[in-house]
Order: sequence, then structure tokens, then C-alpha cells
Amino acid sequence: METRELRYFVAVAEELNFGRAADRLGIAQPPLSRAIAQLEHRLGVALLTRTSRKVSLTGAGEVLLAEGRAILGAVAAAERRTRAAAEDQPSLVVAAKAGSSGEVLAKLLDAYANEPGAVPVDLLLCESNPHLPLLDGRADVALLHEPYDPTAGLDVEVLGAEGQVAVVPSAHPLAGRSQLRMADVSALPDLARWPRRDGTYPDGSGVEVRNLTQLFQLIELGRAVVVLPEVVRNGLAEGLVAIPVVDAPQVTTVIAWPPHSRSRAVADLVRVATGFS
Amino acid sequence: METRELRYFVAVAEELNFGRAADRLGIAQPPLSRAIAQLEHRLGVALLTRTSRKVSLTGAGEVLLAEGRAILGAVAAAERRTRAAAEDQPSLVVAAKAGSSGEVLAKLLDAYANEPGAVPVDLLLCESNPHLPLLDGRADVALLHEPYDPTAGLDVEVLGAEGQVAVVPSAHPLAGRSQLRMADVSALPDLARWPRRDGTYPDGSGVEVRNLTQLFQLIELGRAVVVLPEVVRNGLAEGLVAIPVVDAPQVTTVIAWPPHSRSRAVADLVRVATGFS
DNA sequence: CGCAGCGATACCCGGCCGGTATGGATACCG
DNA sequence: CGGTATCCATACCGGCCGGGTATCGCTGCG
Repeated sequence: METRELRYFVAVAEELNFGRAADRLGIAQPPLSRAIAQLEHRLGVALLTRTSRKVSLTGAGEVLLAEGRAILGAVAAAERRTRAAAEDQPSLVVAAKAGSSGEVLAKLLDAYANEPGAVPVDLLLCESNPHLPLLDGRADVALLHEPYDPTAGLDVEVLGAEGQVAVVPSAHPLAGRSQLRMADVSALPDLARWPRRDGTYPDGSGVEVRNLTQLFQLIELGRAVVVLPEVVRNGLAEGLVAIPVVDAPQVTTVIAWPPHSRSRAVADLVRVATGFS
Repeated sequence: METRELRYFVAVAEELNFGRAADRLGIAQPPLSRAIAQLEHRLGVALLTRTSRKVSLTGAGEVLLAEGRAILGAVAAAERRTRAAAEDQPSLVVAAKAGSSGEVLAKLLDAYANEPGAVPVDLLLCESNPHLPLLDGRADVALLHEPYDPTAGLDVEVLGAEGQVAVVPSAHPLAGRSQLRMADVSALPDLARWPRRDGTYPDGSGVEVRNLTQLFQLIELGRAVVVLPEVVRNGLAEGLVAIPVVDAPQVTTVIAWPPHSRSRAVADLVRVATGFS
């Protein structure tokens, strides 16, 4: 199986339309049809069911889509990391979610900078999932939050844990309570559309939740409700209050890096991180 | 970067000889030279240093070798898993190290077999590292032992932990002791050659340690010394005794599976395993 | 100095990838 | 119910690239 075939299949599987997929790939539709047919023939497996009006994935196709995405990410990562290894002066890219854990990140980078043999660090602040740049080689290390961020296929080390709080408007009936339970929160109406783990949004009405400041605005307007790690207290606006949710799962901050990482700099940074946590 | 190029590069990087690599790949040497040169050109990076007498890897080459092996494994896994997903009756392959944790495995398989919706289970008993079949798709789940088996790039769930014991001949001076420390053990002579984590053996004299029964024979002959998890007591031969090593790291048995696994059967098995542990 | 080993270069051929043109099936619409 | 638009498959052609053979250039060794 060649990566070209995988790119083609992933494009078709995502578009579920040969014409658009060919467009996206910058080739004509017939060669694409043929390539997919060849791939299916070589695998001896039907990946798509075509009814001249609609294309859909078979079970095997769904498996190959997931595997193929991972492989294409790994290939992109391999290219980037190979090029990075050829640079005369190494550097380190750390990914973190924008607007969270600012001070733990600062402490970590300060501590690392004082290490002997420390390397210049670039920061990559992600609006969405900070684990993605790790998978395609754009970053060398990431700060993630279990269970929010997926850590599948990554090596991780736990840095710390914290409880979660519900954020509600100060004028809200629950605002006076000293603690809540998940049941209290999930009983409240939530009119916003939340991203899925892959970053896409469900269809329907409601605003798509994209970042914290926007989310807080929605909460003030009573159009969203959310349970978040305690640190959000720091950046909380005037009209909002945070109330501990006693039975919410603990959120653990972890430092993650790709498997097979042989980089001295990554090892140093992880050691520093786990040292003081 | 195409997988063909990666296959070619990995072959050359492993053989460090274009002729032998071409032989292994079943092609002639000139196209191989050209393919590697093209790959280097496209990446804009030197992967190999050639001095018409010797080929060696650059730093970037070593990175690409590691990444490339992982990618080729992932591609092989993708093909196998895609084909497996097309089978009308699903099945589950469980990998475990031959000659270890027999009873935990038996308990696990029994418990799983009683699950509703259980699927036929095939066992894959590995002489060497049981994580390898996970990486290239030959197995769906593996029982591993931290820190002996590498778990990089796998999802794991801890099943249990145990201490470690030193195995020595009954006639050995230490045989009467009730407990030992690592220092006691490492002071003893060890004439055997142990496999590295990648399965290869260092050069030199001494027998290559390949499995438990052979290892026990070496110990009886006073040619090897080893610290192993407590379970080995069960299969211990007459002339050997096991003595707890109090400061050895705990060995944890983990159940591991590839990331992105969407299989119902894998999820069921993991749930059963963590349920009773 | 001659030879052997090894990678690079030169050159040719065939297969495959990609393009255009077109066919066949199906849903939608007047 | 016929026309049409949409969409995937097939047919066919041309150019590129991957692979083969022959050979050269370099280097360490006897």
C-alpha cells in the first residue's frame, strides 16, 4: 500500500464523493476511481459501496480511514522530524491549549531554560486540540488535559491533578451553592454546539463553541453551561462564578511526546517537568 | 514520501550496503541508489554518508529510520486490520509472552468467553517481545510487563503489580538468604548474552538467552543470574530457588492495544480484564 | 600496481499514472 | 413520463518514472 493510495482513499472517504475528492487532490476523477478500485482489488476488500448516487464506507473502509489518517500523520511527522534533525541548531516546539495552564507552562519553560544544554523553545498555542501538532510532527512536546484531550498513541507522564468547577452567571439560581453534583449541571439547558473530539461540529442550531472567551460570553447569556478544571477561576470575568462539582472526574495535566522520540531535548524537558510537577 | 521509498531507505539503513539492500528488496542496485538520492533531494536532507567503501547514517537518517520502521509497521497493520474487518466472523488475537502469566491469561480468557457477544480468541505466544505483533497488526491485544516490554505508542491499562525475585541455584552461597538487594545480585558474574530491546544480541562470547527454560539451565550451571517477577516461582525447577529482591522495581502486568482501536471485542476484553484484574 | 568491492552514472524499455471523452445509472423536476 | 443533471465507471492515449543492463570512478588491500 502506497501513501499516494492512502491519500486518495482518505480524501474519498472524507468527501464521500469522487468528484470533490479528485478536486481536492488536484487530479481528475477517472484516475481516482481507478486508483481506489485497484486498492480494493489488491486488498481483496470492498472499502466503499457506490450506488451511482451515493458513496458510503464499509466497515473495512472505516477501519482503513482511521488507520490511514494516522499513517498520513506519521508520514508528515517523519518528514518534519527528519528535516528538523538536519538543522544545525536544534530547537523544541511545545504545544499547549491557548488560554489554559499559563503559569504551569511558564514555570516549566523557566526551569528548562536553566538546564545545562537547554535548547531554544518555540511555543505553539492551539485553539483546538493541542495533541494534533504532536501527531504530524509540528510539535515535539504537548501539555494535555486528561480526559479532555486524547492521548492515544502518545507517551505521557502525569504532572498534576485538579478538580472541576461549573461556571455559571452570578445571577444564576445555583450561583449561591457551595458545591454541585454532575446531575445539577446536566439538568441545565445547553443551547451551544460543542466540537467533537475530531474538531468537527454536529449539525443543528446554536453557536459553535470555539474558545474560552467566547464560551464565557455564552454562559453569561445563559446559552451554555460547562464543567471545567479549577484553573479557569483565574481568568474568570466579572459576571461569572465557579462552583466545585464534587463528583466530576479529576482532570490531570500530562506532558506528552511522540513514541520513539530519541531527542535529548525532549527527554530533558520531560525530566524537568516531572521533577517539580 | 511514498512507502516504497521508505521501504528502500529502511533496507539500506539496516544493511548499510546498497548491494545487499537491493538484493533484499529484489531489485537491482542502480535504481535503489537513484531512489535514495531522490528521497534525499526531495527532503533536502542528507540521510547517508557514502565513502565508496562504507555507508553510514547521518543524524537525520537515524531519525528517519526509526520513524520509517514505525510507519511501515503501521502500514502492515492497516492492511491486516482492514482485511480482518471485512471477515464476516470477527475474531481476536491476544499476544502474550510464552511461559509467563499463564494463569492470569487463562482467567482472563475464561471471563471474556462468558461475556455476551464474545468473539473467538486466538492466542499468539511470543518467544520474544509480545508488543511487536501489536505494532504490525498481527495481534489485537497484548499482555505486557512493565518495565520489560516497551509500551511506546500503545494504549495500556494496568492489571496488577508484583515484586521481583532473584533466581539462583539451590547450592549457591546466597540461596539461604531470606531477601536480597540489587547490589547483591549485580555483584554476581553473568556470562550470558542478553537480547537488546529490539531483539538483537550484542557481539562477544557467551550463550544468547532466548527463553526461560534455557535461562534456568544457564542459572543452574552458574553461567547466568537474573531478577524476574514473582510468578516465575510457579514454574521453578528442582535445583533453583527464588529470593525476593526488596529494592527491585515493581513489575506491572498491563493489557495493551493499538491506539484508534474501534473494535468492540477489544473494548470488551479490556473491560473484563480491568474488571477483576 | 593490479584487483576487488561498491556506489554512481548513462541509457533504454515498459508499465502505470493522469488526462480527455464518453457511457450508464439514478434522482429530481416540469 | 421524458428530459436533465449528477455522479461513478469505462475506454483510450500520451508522458513520466521506475527498473533493468552496462559501465565508470573511487578506494582499500595484497
